Amino acid sequence: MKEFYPKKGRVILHVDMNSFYASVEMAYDPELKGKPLAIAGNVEERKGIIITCSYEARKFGVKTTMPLWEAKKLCPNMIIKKPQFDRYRTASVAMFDILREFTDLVEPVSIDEGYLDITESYKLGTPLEIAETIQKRIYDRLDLPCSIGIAPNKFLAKMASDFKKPMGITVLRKRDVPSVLWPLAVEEMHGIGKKTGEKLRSQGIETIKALAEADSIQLKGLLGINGPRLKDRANGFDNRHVDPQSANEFKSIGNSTTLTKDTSNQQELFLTIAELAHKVATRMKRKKVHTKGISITIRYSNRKNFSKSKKLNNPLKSESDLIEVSKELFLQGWDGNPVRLLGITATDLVENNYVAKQLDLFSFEKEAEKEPLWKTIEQLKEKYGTKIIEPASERNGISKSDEDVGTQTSFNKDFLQGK
DNA sequence: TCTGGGGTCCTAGGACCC
DNA sequence: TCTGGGGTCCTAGGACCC
Repeated sequence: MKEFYPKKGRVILHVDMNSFYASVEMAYDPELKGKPLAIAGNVEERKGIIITCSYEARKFGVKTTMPLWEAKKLCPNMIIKKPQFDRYRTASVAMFDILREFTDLVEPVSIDEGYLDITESYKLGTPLEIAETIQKRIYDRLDLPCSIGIAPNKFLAKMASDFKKPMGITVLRKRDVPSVLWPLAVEEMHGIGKKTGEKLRSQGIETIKALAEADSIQLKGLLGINGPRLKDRANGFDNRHVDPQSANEFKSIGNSTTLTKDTSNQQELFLTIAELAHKVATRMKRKKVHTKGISITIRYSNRKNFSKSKKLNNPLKSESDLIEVSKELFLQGWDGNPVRLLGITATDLVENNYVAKQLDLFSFEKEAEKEPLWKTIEQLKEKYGTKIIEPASERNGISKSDEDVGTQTSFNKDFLQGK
């Protein structure tokens, strides 16, 4: 392995919008400012969980993913609003537009956060000045608060942006790692969740410092290749680049839904499958992709998940085909018990024009033996509903945004693509 | 009458091939 | 007459993130 880390130090910013959905609602309706506010899904039904809440609500102990009834108990006067995704998407697009005024090297990682590589932007000012300008501009133009981390790499920038909220700016240099990061509990680290935290603690590794000093071989045995990687991060190393294209490279498209009530009624379940397949097929069409793999997820009353998946020989894209395969997989995987949640995911996406190219190579030639060329092309168009010749560059120009972006968490890359 | 929905990446075991 | 070892693909499941 040659030179692994860049010789020249980089300057990376991580911009993190503060309680994004709640802040957007406050920007729309200033009356809400300073009040405990929560955005919650399906207020009446059991899907009612807190998606985001304002800092005023957090003071009462209200947290993301908390069931609504529990949050209401903690904070009876809290204002509860349903999410309005169009607003959040619009705000997000405007926010990323502002970021791109400083550099092209902007990588959105979710609807409300992104990385910037400002290494080459020194003409605009010092990193701190740039961060201050960004924060002020987003606040002045959009009335939205954000926190910014400044560091030599993505990991440290991400950790840094978490330190001061709302409207904070934090510089985290490599040399600050021992004093600032190391005293923290391992669970504070980005990339370490509950399970990994438990595993580490079982080995006596309780702080980021202990992780930084742990034995690589031991960590590999405990956590797989993630072990040594986490150790690197704990030492302040991270060589991932800021990639502006990554938001365009989606690998799967899926929709799932928690049923209003657990059921074993096959009719009802098939109806839900059809609805989900419709959503997935619609999104696939918009993105101009076929799929070579389908996966269905079943969650039972005990919240245990099961999945059944399948690779396809021939790429598929129509709603009816999707329904067909999904039902088949469902029947193979379903044990007859009441179902809580159903999901369908297209897992191996291929661009439509790639499918056309494949046809070019295989079936195309066979058919061409019998038919004049022009007619064959027309038939293929009719049969597959796709352009036979389409420039490869088409793919990234996908324009429409989705109506069905999920929640806070659901970051749907669609809307970033050229809107 | 607890715990949504959208993703990504990783792992383990079996099939199959050379 | 008892059988290695490497690689890839597929499926199922899990951890994590927002």
